[in-house]
Amino acid sequence: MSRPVVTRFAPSPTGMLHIGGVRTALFCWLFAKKHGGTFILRVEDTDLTRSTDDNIRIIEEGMAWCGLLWDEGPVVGDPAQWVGPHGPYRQMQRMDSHYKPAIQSLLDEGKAYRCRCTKEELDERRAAADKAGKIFQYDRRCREAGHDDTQPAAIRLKMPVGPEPWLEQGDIVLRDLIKGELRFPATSLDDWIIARTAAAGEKVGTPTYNFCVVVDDTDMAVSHVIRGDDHVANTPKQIALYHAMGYETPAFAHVPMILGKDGAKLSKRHGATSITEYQQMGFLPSAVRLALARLSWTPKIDGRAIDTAAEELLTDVQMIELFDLGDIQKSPARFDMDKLNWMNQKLIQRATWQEIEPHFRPFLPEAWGGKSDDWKAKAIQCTQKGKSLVEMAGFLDFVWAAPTAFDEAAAAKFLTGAVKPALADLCVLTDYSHDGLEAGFNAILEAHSLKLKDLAQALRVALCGKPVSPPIFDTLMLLGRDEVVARISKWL
RNA sequence: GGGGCCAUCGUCUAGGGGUUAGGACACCGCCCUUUCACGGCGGCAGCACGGGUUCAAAUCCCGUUGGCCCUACCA
Repeated sequence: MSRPVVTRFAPSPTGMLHIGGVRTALFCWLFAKKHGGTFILRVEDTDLTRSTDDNIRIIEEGMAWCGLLWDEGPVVGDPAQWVGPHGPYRQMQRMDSHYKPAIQSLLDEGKAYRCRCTKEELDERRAAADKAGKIFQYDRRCREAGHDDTQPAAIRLKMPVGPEPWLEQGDIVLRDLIKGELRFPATSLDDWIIARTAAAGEKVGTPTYNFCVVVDDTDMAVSHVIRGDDHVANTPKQIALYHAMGYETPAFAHVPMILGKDGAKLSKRHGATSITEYQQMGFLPSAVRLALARLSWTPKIDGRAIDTAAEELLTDVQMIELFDLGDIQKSPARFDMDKLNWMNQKLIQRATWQEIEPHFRPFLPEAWGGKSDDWKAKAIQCTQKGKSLVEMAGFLDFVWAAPTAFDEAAAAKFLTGAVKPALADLCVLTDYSHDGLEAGFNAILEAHSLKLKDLAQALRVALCGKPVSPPIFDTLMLLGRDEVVARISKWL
């Protein structure tokens, strides 16, 4: 129990980075940070047919974008390199160095055996059992057969068939940090395959997922296995393997799944599922972290659950401080886009323009780069009412090009003969500071007996083509005098 | 089919024998306002069902129903 805290996120690079995975990674990260521990990224790429380097890169970049930086793991974009003392961190690179020796010693110690039953035979027996309404379990017929390595064989682990000191009343007990105590009768598990049938010429085939996980988690000194709920059923198998190999078992915490709006497992048909899509939709990484963390997790402040809107908006520092696996829900949660939007908006409001700028930039035209800091600060300030970076960028569309189309109804309503003389007067103004504009406006309004509202709306239509824009003085400042005069002139 | 997990407003949740069942998002209304927004105030809305136990059940027990996960020589 005094082991240093080490957590790991171990995705398979078989597609995009799913936000469910990101949330699991986030919990691992929060837990590690909270306890001053280590967070590892390990790539489980043993599924040769689906794993690709591109997918590995997508995972690495998604994690990095989300701010979930790993202390140990691969170096982004360079398969040959890694950071940390337990590498490599891609499973395919650990085959000969780690898995095969481990399997061999299990074989040597008589804790695993060669099974010559073929997949086809097994499928047949399974189908027959199904048909007869029976539960299929491998009958261990090769267990004592003493097959040598002269013929192709898969390798199975000998699961306990009698009493073992680590069983509790015949059960494999999993004391899950989230789910509580879970019991699995040892007899309900059969001798599972730890290595596939070897190709011709090989003595040991490729190891299976459940085997690699245990070897790697032990080798990498993982103290807390925090992973998705879908792995609960694998855990008793893995616990048996820990004991067979003489390893200390880590602590386990299985986090609930994320479901879609309709309660089905979150999938593409519910909308965006990959982290990259959330990036493209204009969410701040901090908002994604918050929304994901708050799904299934209710932070407690001094033992009291957070209780106000203000308390909902936790910073990373607060999340790390407050994080406790015991405060995670057991039941699955439905993903709520509305809440993400709200959090995004609030975090955008709270951020300084410098904090927003690097995330905002990708949504803006190149001309943005040529603007001064003062101008950028003003522009961002004018858009901080937006719900997303995309929406914010939309608020600035009027800056980059003069309108090509005008809202005719609005033009008819606001660009009246009565205001046009005032517009002409406006072209004379040269002081584009806030105070200068205010003074200039007041004089013009008085001279023409107009209300600010009348002039502001007319100006919006003339300048932006529609009656919607940032506060009118800000709109003028962002455009600059030359552009304002040019755009007004068309209406005089 | 078998095994496991779960069940409080539409959603995320607090509460875990006696509460007017609390909060947040969404939604609705009002106010503010130079547009759109922001903001402020208020409102609507919930213990899946059926049996127990108890003076008392959202809370404990059993059952039902429903949902999710697992049930591969995938991960």
